[in-house]
Amino acid sequence: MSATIYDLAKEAGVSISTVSKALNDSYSISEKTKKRIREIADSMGYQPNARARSFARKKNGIVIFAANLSRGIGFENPHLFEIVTGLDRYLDERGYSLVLKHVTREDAPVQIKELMNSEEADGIILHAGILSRQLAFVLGKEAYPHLVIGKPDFPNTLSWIDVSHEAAGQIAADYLLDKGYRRIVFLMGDSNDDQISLRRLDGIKIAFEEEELSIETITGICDYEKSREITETILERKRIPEVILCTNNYLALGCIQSIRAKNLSIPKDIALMTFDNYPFSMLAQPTLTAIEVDMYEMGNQAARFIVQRIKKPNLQTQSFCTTPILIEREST
Amino acid sequence: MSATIYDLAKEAGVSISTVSKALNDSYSISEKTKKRIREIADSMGYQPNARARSFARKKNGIVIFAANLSRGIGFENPHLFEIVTGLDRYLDERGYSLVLKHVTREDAPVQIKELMNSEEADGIILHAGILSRQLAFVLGKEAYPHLVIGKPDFPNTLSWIDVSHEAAGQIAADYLLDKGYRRIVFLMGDSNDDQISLRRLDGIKIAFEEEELSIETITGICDYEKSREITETILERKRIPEVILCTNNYLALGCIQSIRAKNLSIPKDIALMTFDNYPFSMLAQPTLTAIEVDMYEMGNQAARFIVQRIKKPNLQTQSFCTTPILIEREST
DNA sequence: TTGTATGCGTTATCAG
DNA sequence: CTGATAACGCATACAA
Repeated sequence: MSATIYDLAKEAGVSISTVSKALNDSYSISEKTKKRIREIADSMGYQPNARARSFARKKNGIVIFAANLSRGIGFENPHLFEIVTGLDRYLDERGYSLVLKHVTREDAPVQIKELMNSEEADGIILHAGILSRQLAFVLGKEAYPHLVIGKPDFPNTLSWIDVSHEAAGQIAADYLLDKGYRRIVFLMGDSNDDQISLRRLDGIKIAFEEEELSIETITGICDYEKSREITETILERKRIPEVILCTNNYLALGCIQSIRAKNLSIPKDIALMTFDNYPFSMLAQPTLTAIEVDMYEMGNQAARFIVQRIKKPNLQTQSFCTTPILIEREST
Repeated sequence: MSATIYDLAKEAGVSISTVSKALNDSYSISEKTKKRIREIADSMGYQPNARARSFARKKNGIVIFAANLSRGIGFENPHLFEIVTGLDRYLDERGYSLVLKHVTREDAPVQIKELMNSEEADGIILHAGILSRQLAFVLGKEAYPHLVIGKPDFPNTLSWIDVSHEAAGQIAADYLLDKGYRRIVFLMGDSNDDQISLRRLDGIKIAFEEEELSIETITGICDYEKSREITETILERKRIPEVILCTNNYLALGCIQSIRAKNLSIPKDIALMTFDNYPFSMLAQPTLTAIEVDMYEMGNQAARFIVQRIKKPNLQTQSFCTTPILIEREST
């Protein structure tokens, strides 16, 4: 059992309130007393009891990260954990703890409401994947510190932070146009599900329209296999495009396979570029030019916001964060 | 502000202790009263205050996962997060919360000791990466519920859980020998750092010795590039091996590149097998036969242990957990 | 079966 | 500058 302030008080010959104030660096305690009490605390290996402290302070220094943490997610979406790492590091440094909570989209409204009412945490960060209008309503009603990671796809009054996929798209397009490429095909997933790609496409279009050009977009390409197939048909055209731009590494891999099968060379016969640097654009043959996003940094930013909100619950943050970076490699 | 048991008591016309007992399903409260109070609680949207509850119960239902969470870890080591996911899901279901804590090996002894003394959590799970003799000493002194994920590489009295890398090695070797392969090369990292591979090698050797065969091991192959280089030299031998067995996907990729460069065919001219199914053994060309480990399941197991320990702090668990699975694909 | 009273370890208020 | 004491919301031993 660890020492309490009662033990310290007895040892120091003062009252517990003096001890408490001394340890919390209150202005009303003399430096001399503070120093003495701190020394005693050290020598007795005193650690304030976190539970009692939380109770008395009405704060526990906990921030929840709520997301759908399904089996395999670590492999499927390491970005998520890069965010978590960024969150955790910032919070740790400031004495906060990050709690992970698995929440599904369906259960979120009820569960999140319970979390807020029980005051289990001082604030909550939510992954946009579990967001619904209903949840937005729950969050909007209370003045509970929150932040959504990912831009909600409906009107709301929530605080959120996101990667600027539009900027990423624009950077990619600008780069390709600068290199002199004109006939470009963009491969992405279902136009209903793949919101991220749509936003990238918005950015791409902006860049193209500036040059009075347009981009060919093929949707419904949601995996490696589909990408191989579509690339095959693309390569059978009389006039093949100059570049294929893929919305992720897996699609790019499909392209590589098909291009190689045709004995074409990248980037001589056709260039290739991808969004995301993960998981193997640096390992592919040839290595792929890619647009990378710093998710760790975004986690950091998010943590910064939530801590701010915990301290000043009334200010609303509706923000936008981005650092897409272009990594030029062999494939363009 | 959420309702308290005082509000419920007033509403129900009973005392707060009756409310408390009713909500905690105490045997000494009549079913009728329980039901009535629960209904009132529901209707008033009562949620017990987590901080007050933790304080009174001297438990807060928090389990800490302490590991070195450095930037990029989500990509470098998604296994880690698969464990975290497994931990979280089990704990969530039982009303516990998982807290992530970034701890370095150097700071671990002090930090972990503080965590224990402050009673910030009811138990702690540690990644073996931050384990040191000093930390083991700290953990050993107190009867604090703990579990190490990963086998400590020194004698100790800790509780731990790990993948049986030996079994994985043996399964891999048995499979290859069964297929009739004899001349096998095992590629792994530095023999000082790469403890996991050494343990796999132990298992491999057991299988080989049963057949009175031996395996060629090449150490110091710690990345893709090294793997390409060494494979090149291997393929220049007069008599090339029948199989190359790699300790991870990246090394396997290096092999593929070199083999392809020589215009050899997998598995006709030379077979290839790898440990780990991640991140691209299913996508490589050809797809790779692999030994996979279920980290999610291990996380689950670990969580089960720690909950057990929290409830009965005196029992010591020194365990060993494994489900390496063979996934046969095109490369063998 | 229910109620009273006390404690949990700390912070905060107010008096000295 | 320091100390006595209330308060935090809940759980629980003990009394009724």
